Amino acid sequence: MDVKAPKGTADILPPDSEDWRRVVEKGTALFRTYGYREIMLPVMEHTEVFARGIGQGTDIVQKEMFTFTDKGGRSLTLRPEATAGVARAFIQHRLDAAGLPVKLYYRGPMFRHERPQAGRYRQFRQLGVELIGSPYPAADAEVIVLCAGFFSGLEIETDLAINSVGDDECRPAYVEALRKYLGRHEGKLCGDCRRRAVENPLRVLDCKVEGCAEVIAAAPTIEDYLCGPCREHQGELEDLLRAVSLPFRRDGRLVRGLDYYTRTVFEFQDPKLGGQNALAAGGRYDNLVKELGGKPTPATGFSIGMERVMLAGPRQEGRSEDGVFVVAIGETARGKAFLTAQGLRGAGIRADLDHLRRSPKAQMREADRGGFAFSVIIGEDELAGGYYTLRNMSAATQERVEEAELLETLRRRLDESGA
RNA sequence: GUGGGCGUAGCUCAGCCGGCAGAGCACUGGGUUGUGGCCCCAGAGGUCGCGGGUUCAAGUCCCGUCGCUCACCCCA
Repeated sequence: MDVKAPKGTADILPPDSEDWRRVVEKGTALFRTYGYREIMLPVMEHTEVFARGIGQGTDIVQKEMFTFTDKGGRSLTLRPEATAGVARAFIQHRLDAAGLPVKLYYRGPMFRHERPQAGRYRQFRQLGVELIGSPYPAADAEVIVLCAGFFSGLEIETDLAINSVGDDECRPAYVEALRKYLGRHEGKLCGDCRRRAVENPLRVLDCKVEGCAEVIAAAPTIEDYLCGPCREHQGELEDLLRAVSLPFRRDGRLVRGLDYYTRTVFEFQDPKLGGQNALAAGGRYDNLVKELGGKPTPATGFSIGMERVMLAGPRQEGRSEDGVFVVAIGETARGKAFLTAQGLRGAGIRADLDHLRRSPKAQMREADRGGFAFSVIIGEDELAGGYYTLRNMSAATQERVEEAELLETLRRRLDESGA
């Protein structure tokens, strides 16, 4: 029995899980203010969904998927990303029937079989949105601005890079030109890039090998090949971003590892992170829904890598003290302490008590460590007199509270200390 | 898939040229008949990753192996 989590997976334990929860809740609350609603998807799909959606030639499909055969002989795959699954659900449930656009957000684990390293895991969590049904630049602008809002809300500084990868009209001509260019400079390319130059020339653009970088610097860029409509789309998007004063950098070499992107692609990068610097990425995918068998439906969206966000150090509000720890002194007080804690919990106040029958000192220590604002002390005297001793932990002051008034007094005191 | 670094207490790590397995933090109890944080005392906690070899003797040296980690590739 191996008592370790599988390679590339991790447990997120308290108190870290509390930080995660806050970030996720803040993000999803923001998504809702933009009109997005949650879609909850299976973590696995028929392999076909990803093979056709993401693209047969991509690294993800060729070597990074957790694929298995179920007992019925079907090939299933743990989702390496969510967009293909969203598109599948959109088609299956005819989500367009209620009118477009459809605005959805999702969260949850994704799986890719890669060698783990900082900011890269085999199971990782994403938070993302999809805006399905609009072909217009304002849709791209909305998701980009939304994503920027997510980061600014956490006080994470990011660089925004955008590009257009063209569409069916203009991309083929560019790819052809690039292939020819790379062919002429084959001698200077690394082995991988020589292969890529033939199979998937766009991928050469983000190669970091020195010799390749030199070739890439002088390579034709997509910009020069964009067709009129794509150029116009890009221009309008940039105007909108400028109109809301969102700084961006146009990066003609920004390409994505998924085939479904058309026109707009973008990436939010953390300049302080090393190799794995993309905190979030997305773009337009006007062909995906059609590719999976639905009606041609334009769409745009992004996905945020939660592990990387946590690595980037989102600002966390300090943990404030709250709630009450009920201290029972002596055998006979325990029953009363249990009832008291239950009463407080029922009233919506965080309350806890000792479960190990420990000394008063140990109980006070637990109250301290647990970050409680108050402790309620019940001993022989209190039992006999029908009152509680209420202790303000940070002020180290105590007061006598009549039994019937505990809840009211506590509410008032918590209110005072919370403000 | 390729290359580097590291595996000793729950965590972070020390352990020299081979000679009784340690510290800090955390945890438990006590110093205070019923009171936390600071301090003091005590305690509990170990397959030194695993397997083999060398040696009177291995955490330490050698070989193998597994794991973790970082980088490349790729990507969130």
